[in-house]
Amino acid sequence: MAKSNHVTLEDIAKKLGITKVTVSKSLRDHPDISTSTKEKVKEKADELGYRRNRLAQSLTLNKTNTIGVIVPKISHTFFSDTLEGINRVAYDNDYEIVLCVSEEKEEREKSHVDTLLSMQVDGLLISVSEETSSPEHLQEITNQGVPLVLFDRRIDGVDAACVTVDDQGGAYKATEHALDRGLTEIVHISGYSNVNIGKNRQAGYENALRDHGLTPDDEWIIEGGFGEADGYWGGVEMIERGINPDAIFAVTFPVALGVEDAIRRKKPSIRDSLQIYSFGQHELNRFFSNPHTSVHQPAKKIGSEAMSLLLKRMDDPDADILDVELPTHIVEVQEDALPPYLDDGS
Amino acid sequence: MAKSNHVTLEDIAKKLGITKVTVSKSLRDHPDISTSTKEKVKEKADELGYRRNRLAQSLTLNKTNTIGVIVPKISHTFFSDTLEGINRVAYDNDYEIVLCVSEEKEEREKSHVDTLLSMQVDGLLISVSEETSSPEHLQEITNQGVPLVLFDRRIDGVDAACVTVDDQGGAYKATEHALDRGLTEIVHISGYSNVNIGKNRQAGYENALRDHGLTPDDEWIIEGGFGEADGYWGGVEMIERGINPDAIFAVTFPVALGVEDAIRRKKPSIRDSLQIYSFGQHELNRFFSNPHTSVHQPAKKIGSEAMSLLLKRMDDPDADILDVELPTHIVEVQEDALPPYLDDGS
DNA sequence: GTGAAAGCGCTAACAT
DNA sequence: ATGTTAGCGCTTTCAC
Repeated sequence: MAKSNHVTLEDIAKKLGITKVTVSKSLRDHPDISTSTKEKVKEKADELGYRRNRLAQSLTLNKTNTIGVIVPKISHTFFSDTLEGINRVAYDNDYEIVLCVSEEKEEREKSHVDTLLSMQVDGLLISVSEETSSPEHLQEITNQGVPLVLFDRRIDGVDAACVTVDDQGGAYKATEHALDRGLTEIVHISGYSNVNIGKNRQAGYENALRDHGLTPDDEWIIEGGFGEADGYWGGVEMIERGINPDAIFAVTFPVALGVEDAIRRKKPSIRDSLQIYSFGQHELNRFFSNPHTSVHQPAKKIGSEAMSLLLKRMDDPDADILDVELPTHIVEVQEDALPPYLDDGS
Repeated sequence: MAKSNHVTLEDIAKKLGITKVTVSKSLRDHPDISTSTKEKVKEKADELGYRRNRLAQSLTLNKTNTIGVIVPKISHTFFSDTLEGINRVAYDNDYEIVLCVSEEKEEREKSHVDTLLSMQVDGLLISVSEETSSPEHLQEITNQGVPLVLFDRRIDGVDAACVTVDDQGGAYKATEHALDRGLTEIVHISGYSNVNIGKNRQAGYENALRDHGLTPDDEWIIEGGFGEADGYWGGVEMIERGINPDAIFAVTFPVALGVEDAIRRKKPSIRDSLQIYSFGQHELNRFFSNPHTSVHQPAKKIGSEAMSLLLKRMDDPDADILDVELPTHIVEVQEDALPPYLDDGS
């Protein structure tokens, strides 16, 4: 079991009494080379266990076939679903993914951008952290001539294509859904407004109220981040302030969970008389005792769409590529619904 | 907004009237260089927007600071949690992650191994696909002298360290938990036995039965894969065969979900009289109307442990590194439990 | 159809 | 303290 350390083109060439150029061309099926030598070369390469060094290849070609992906979190369905979408398209197009997680920290996001650029990725896919407030490090990417596509979360001031969902419309629909059912005391647990999803979802909520003759009350909008803990503390705050809604609209699914935890621990009495709405659903919602009504976010689609846009951009850096805004719809749990893995839609 | 295409060491050197070697050393704070030139160099580098080319660096150093990770699925909590653990340790140690997904296909797994090796990753972390039956492509990694650590799922015949959980013990405990509560009619929806988790969990189930004076019945062990759809079809099969258990022990959490779906659709009457046990839990179990009792798998820990082992291996390729088997325990849902994000244990 | 030369951007070893 | 040389493994001209 010899540790056959690194067979190179040169090695093959020597054994065959030819030069590495011929070997290189043979292995890439270059028309220059005769069929017979190609065969010999390939055979020898197999025999020696040759494997090309993509580092060297990338260095000469100035192309790595690699993209960088930065997400705020990884073990949250939305992002892992998105990643799945990204991965699918990347795989089909022979790109590898370098995965980075910002943990919702702007500093980490910046440093990851730097690392990925130094790795010479061919493009970047980023969903910004909830902290991110300045666009410079993102604009820098574009300035370097590296294609960038933002997805789901974005901030202003960056010259890059974005794939988002109709945040405002979705939030509007959710709020309206509640209002239509006579639920008028609707608290919104919101995200930070520096990020689109925070701002737009809140706007959708407020617009729906207004269009139904109600006035949004700042006291009923509790601001926080996009994670479970944020939802929890938002819920605690709501309870401590003595607010008693008949519906809660949470800016993300994790936030909704946090709110539920807060209610279960601090004021379980209101639990059953409260309808939870969340922006973003979860596959397991169908097993819940109090299922949410939610705004469906096509997470995989967001990912695949973002990757597709990026591919276009990488293909033609000057193509002007338009933002994509995917539609959303309201989903209520249906007892008899086909489980997702048996369904082929979406 | 000049597209300052690729400033190199040479560029900085020329502007400063020195050589690129000095520049290189300066930027890496090599003791050779005087403080004054270091400062000048760094200043100039900033000014020109220099960013080192890791491709070139890796090529010369023969080290990429990159590891490859191959998982069967991505949008399943267990794997995204594992990834989170891997990522945490990798980040702390300045390694980047190239992420690949096998989609439970042996072919894809093989091709990813090949790609990652050609990318010159410094190490590999793999959880094998449910299809994987031959160890050659994995042994090949080790033969190439590239450190490899398997996690959660493994197969025999590979010379690599593994991080697993106590599958057999966990399965035993789950089965015993049921037996202790008077549930003796226990169906096992099992995975494939070429992979450790399939084999060992089934063994744990059978041993528990035997130790309690019962004889495992092959009719009550329904074999499939590790995903939701597998669970669904397993459940359907169980129902069609007219089997009527009082508990079901599922080899994975997704499988348990599939079984539940099958029951909900095909025979909802038995739903409430049935206790579901699953190997592997889910954070959202606490919101379920019929919560599972589950074998807790420390997913993040598996990931961080695997990455730590890999680091050791990469540090000293000849260190013989022992497998790690993490303990499991049974968790039942507790109404008043602290939500995980407020907890600081494990 | 095959090969010689040059270079991608970097660093380590060895001068000076 | 700074520079010279050489090379990592590959591919792209451009000769022959």
